[in-house]
Amino acid sequence: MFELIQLEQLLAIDKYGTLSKAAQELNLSQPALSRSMQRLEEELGVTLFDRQKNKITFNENGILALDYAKKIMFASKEMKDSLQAFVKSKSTISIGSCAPAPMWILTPQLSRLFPDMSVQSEMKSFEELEKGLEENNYQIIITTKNVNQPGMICKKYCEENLYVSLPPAHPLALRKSISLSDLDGQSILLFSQVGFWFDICKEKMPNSFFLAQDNISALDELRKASALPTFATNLTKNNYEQENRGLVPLTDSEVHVTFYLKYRKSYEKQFGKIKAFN
Amino acid sequence: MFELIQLEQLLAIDKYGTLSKAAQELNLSQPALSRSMQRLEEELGVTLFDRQKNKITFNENGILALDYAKKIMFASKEMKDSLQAFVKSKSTISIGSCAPAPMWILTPQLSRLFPDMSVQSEMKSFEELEKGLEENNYQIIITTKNVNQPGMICKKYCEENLYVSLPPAHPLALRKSISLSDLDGQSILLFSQVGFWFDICKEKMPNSFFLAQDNISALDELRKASALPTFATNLTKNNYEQENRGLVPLTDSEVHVTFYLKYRKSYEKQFGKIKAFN
DNA sequence: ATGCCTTACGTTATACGTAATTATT
DNA sequence: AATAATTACGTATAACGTAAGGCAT
Repeated sequence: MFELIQLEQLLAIDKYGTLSKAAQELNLSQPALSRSMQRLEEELGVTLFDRQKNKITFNENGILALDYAKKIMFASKEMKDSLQAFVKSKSTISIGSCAPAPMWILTPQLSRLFPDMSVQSEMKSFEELEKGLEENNYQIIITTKNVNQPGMICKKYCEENLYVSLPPAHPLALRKSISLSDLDGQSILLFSQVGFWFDICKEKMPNSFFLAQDNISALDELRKASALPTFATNLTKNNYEQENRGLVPLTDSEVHVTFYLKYRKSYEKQFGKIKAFN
Repeated sequence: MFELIQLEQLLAIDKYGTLSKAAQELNLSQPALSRSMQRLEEELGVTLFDRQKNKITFNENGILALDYAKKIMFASKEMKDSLQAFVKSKSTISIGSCAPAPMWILTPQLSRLFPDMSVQSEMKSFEELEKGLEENNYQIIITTKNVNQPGMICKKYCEENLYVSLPPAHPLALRKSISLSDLDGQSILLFSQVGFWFDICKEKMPNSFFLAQDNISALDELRKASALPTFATNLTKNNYEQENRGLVPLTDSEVHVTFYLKYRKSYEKQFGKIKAFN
């Protein structure tokens, strides 16, 4: 049987036009490449080139061979890549989440539970999360939908409540509680990667303008420097009080949510260890 | 990149179960095979086997790799086979014919015109001939249909007239001419590979019984030894008279046919040289 | 005790590079 | 003169076989 390296050489000759150039690119002497192609032809039992004295061109067979060679080389690279991806996927836990806060809690928790696995996480829409779980692109998803499904575990993970952070001078700063509609129309500062929260904000405050910042430390600076209302959550520690801001609870039921972990039953042995957060 | 021989070895290990057995079948020492698989794993960057002290089995990756290896090996063999078939097809002229006699004339004619080509011929139905010409399985077909078609050349090749060969004692032996229907009901001796002629015989002599012989020399013997009517044609030399048989011309228009050669216009340069036979 | 796999080591075979040759531009 | 391919020849590297060792059935 011929060898893959010879097919690679064949493709290089096509790519670079001459034996000399191809040999150079392949880090091979030109006579070595010449002989390698002679061996390939011998092995295939077929000529691949038209040989003039100082010129070599693909003949009809060679052109046909190039097509086959491309396919075989592609399949070979695919084999290598797929195997490596397969191994990597076995040592990686992929999380998909609908919101950032529970993801920030779960990620380090998993790293502690499975020290030799790498943990990868991303935020997606509810539909994409379910699809990703189905297709095994996520091993765990964090969702607000508590649905029992055959073959899946769905268990409560944590609750999140939102607050509004207001500077003392703000007209609403002294209220015991407010609803999102009270803020409608005002410019509001928020983190851009808030997942499904953003949909709720747009729905409840259709007249507000949202200043979305995707850098979390830049957001901190903006909060300190501005008088703009912004959100806080029970799930992340904060020092808003030190910043001379007050937290006012929100009354809307939509901003008091329960997050659920969802994963395949076959992972229960591993992921059963994950403890609920609050 | 890994090499095809390593994939072949991988498949052999799967096939024969142990390194030792596989090595033996591959005409290789067992340590050499062991190291070759270690190199394959190293090259892929992935383990393929579970290794106990004196036992080696495919792991999850290895099982996956086997699938890829099968595909790649298949594609490689396909490459080799297809290239060889392609070369062979270029040095072979395939003829398809609806009847034997013109084929027997054309075949040696082509061999003389193209001494370094091999000539292959077979008989098929009209439909299969057209299909084969379309799909380039035949370079030339011999047919009775004279149809002009774009991209195709269709030219007269020869005419064939059938005669009935009868022993002198036969009731019809003295007739100047007869029609096929005169013979209907009689047992008739004929060559089995007569192509479309057989369809005509069955149609014109529905009550006859046909003694089909597929060996042409055996047929000659039968003709000499029996008193059965049989057919003769203007296209092949015969010695029926010496055999004490007479030839009576047939009147049916169906047994006076013109054969046409049909081939792609692109072959006109080569096949234009073919001369009509009569 | 036999079968099976790995490691170690010396050897060989195969593919390599250099140099020489020929031809084309 | 420069570029390009093949052939010839000595060399080097990579894969091989043999031998040795360990483990399991």
